Amino acid sequence: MRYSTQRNVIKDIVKSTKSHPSADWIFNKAKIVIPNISLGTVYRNLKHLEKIGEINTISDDQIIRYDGNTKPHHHLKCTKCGDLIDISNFNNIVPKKKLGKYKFTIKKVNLTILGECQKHNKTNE
Amino acid sequence: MRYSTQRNVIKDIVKSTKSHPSADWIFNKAKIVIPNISLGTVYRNLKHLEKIGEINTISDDQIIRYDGNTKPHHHLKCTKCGDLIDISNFNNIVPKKKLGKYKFTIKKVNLTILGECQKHNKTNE
DNA sequence: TATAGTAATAGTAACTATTACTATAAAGTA
DNA sequence: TACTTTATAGTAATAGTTACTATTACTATA
Repeated sequence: MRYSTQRNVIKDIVKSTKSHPSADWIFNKAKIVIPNISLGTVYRNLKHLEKIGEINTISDDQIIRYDGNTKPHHHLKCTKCGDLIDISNFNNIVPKKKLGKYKFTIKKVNLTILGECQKHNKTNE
Repeated sequence: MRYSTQRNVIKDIVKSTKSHPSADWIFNKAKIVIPNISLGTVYRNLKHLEKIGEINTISDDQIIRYDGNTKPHHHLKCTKCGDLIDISNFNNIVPKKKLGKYKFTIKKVNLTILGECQKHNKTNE
């Protein structure tokens, strides 16, 4: 893969946020640095970056979100505001013995816990 | 909610398969029974059926898939053929104590284990 | 440091899944 | 049966993503 300024900018943007942004959000951030960058370039490079393991994608929604955190982790997803919150220390949650009968080779575990984040706690009831 | 033949057919289709079909797949099956059924009708009713808890939706892909199995369960997803396989007996996998600091109210747990299903086992190596 | 070869880009068009809109048809009720 | 209202068919619109193509810009080599 050949060097490109665009890819570097895109990578830096994804790596510098915990907001699990969409391609469009990244596109708009990138335009501040490279005003005439193309949306196609953003999509293409996000795909490349994912392929080489620099970033991850999250698809538990209609749109693809990108995650610069490549350490194994899972997510809390607030059903009220849509926020995605990283959670770690949830490794080895899958009881592999129970999976024996499926003869399935595990590559990755995606865990998303849906619910309401603390912003929506009703403390005055 | 008023009765409609279309909704009943759609519900039966989703309930009668374990293939976690897309709206389009359901649409094509429904056309066999009701040739002039509209795709919009399929989407609308799938949404209704989800709202009243008759079916569930799965969004770990770019397209929405529908699941007639309303018992709590999780999925194995084959990255080679795309198959989704139901797994049960994986309740209470989330160590709730560890979640304390997030002050998060859990509503649902989505677990998808990615890997390769038995179809792709290389037995002759 | 020129040059040649090739990968990457910008800009635009195409594609696909889903939703919105509207006139018509069917369900439920008196 | 007539009336009210919800559901439908058919079509148009929307949004996210991918494909296409002429041009640009890396990078290895001479």
